[in-house]
Amino acid sequence: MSPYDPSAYPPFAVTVDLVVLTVRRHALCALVVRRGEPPFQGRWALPGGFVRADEDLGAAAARELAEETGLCVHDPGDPTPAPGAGAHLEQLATYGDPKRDPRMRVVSVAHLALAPDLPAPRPGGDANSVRWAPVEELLSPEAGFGDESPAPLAFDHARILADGVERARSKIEYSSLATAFCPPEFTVGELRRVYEAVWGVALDPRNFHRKVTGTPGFLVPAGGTTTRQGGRPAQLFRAGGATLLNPPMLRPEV
Amino acid sequence: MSPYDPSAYPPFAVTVDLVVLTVRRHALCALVVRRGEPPFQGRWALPGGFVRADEDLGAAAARELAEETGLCVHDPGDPTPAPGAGAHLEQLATYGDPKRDPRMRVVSVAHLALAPDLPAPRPGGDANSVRWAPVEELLSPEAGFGDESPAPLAFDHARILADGVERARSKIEYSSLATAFCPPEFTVGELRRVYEAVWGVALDPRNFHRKVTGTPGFLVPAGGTTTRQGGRPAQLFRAGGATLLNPPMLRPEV
DNA sequence: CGTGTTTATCGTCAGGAAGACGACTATGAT
DNA sequence: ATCATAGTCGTCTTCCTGACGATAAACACG
Repeated sequence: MSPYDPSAYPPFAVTVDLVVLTVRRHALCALVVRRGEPPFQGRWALPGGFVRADEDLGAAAARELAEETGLCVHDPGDPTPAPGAGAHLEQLATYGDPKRDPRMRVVSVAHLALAPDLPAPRPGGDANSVRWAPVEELLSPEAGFGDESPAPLAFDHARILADGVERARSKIEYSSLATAFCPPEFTVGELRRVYEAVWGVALDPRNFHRKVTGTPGFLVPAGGTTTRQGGRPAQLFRAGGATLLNPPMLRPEV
Repeated sequence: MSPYDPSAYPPFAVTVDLVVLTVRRHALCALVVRRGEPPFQGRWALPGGFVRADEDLGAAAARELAEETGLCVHDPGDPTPAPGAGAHLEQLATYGDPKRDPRMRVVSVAHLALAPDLPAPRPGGDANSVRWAPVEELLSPEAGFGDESPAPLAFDHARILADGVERARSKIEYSSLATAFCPPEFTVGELRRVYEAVWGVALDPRNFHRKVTGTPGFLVPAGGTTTRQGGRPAQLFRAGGATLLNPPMLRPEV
């Protein structure tokens, strides 16, 4: 059997889909777009699109992210902090069920992006067809509360979103990725609220403060200035160079 | 912008590549096949092949694995332990650099398989064109010791293999996946040697024993009988139902 | 049959990390 | 002035881990 016979292989369409997560008003939210054409017309879906003929997968995902949100990607290996709004982008998983798109065989390479809360809702695209929606609402098992229960996401995007959320939840445990949800300078309390929103739990502010300030390389003081968000002014920090946290943050169980 | 225009999309070839790992003689080994045709003729490569027109990605990977090794896949959600040789299979990552295959645009969905040491080297395929090679040897940075330094793997397979090895190394930390390298019944010492081979470290037998027997759901005694592999007979265990280890195994650092 | 070797298993002890929670500080709101 | 809100520093107890001593059960020798 020749595993690479160029003359006889079934053709596929390859797309990238994006799970773009942010934290808004204490809730983990995902970016969704409204479909304007069948199938699933009028339903919400994850942003995405075809990979171009001469484009790498990561480049396609970064392009779609920029088109949809105006965010530019923070290269993890790049030590220079991008001046504008930057996001973390990584490959999530690939979905290729033969029936996942009723029209043709589409293999979608899903990517996960983590972004700070954006002041401008959405630079590109037409309004009201793209929005941030709480993931809890998007993934609610059908019959929600009230009659405002939204239709489930198009295609297999609910599963992709669930996988992305789970990846984010586990990855902030052992990496410094939670800082990707924060602006360039942030307080310990803001970082704690990120963990609380992503995990859906309440954390002890005192133990959290001890933990993150005691983990080497996680946070570096930024000018030592303060800001206000309510009570006493807090120190400002910047993300440190460490990407892997040792020891990891512990997600409270049960 | 219509993200799903069926009439205009560039066609891709989609393949699955397999990183099949096992532990043989205290070393982590990967399955490699010798290429019989250009490009990279005569070089070693990861097993793989085209995804068929009506086949899911996971099914294609399982098919390739069975063709190459005779192993059948252990479904993680399936509580019934398969009678024959079973392996763990999971998606690893997808590689789609436009230049990764010089002939055409190929997107490869790599999968990671973990298997116990096989008594029969390889049921299918012709001999001497497929073998288990220590990953250390496959990934050695070129100029190895002696003049036996092997040519690097074909395509971008060295990177795929490195990613798979790293995935395995980190995943046995917090999951019970190390048991996938063991036969259905095994001793604590055998499990410890798996960790030592995958991580490339030496572990304290007493602390390891305390740890794994104290982690709920990791191991269940299998008939309580014993076996011999050297000294005093050891208790036989079977993999418990737990998939996530809490607390996790700690990989010694540095 | 003793002795040494190998592997398995149990115990002990010190150091560190984490959860629970008290106390104090610095702002703004009333 | 008082209260509410957040941030920050400590303490205490408990659990986990790493280091390592000790014992147990097999086998290979002489």
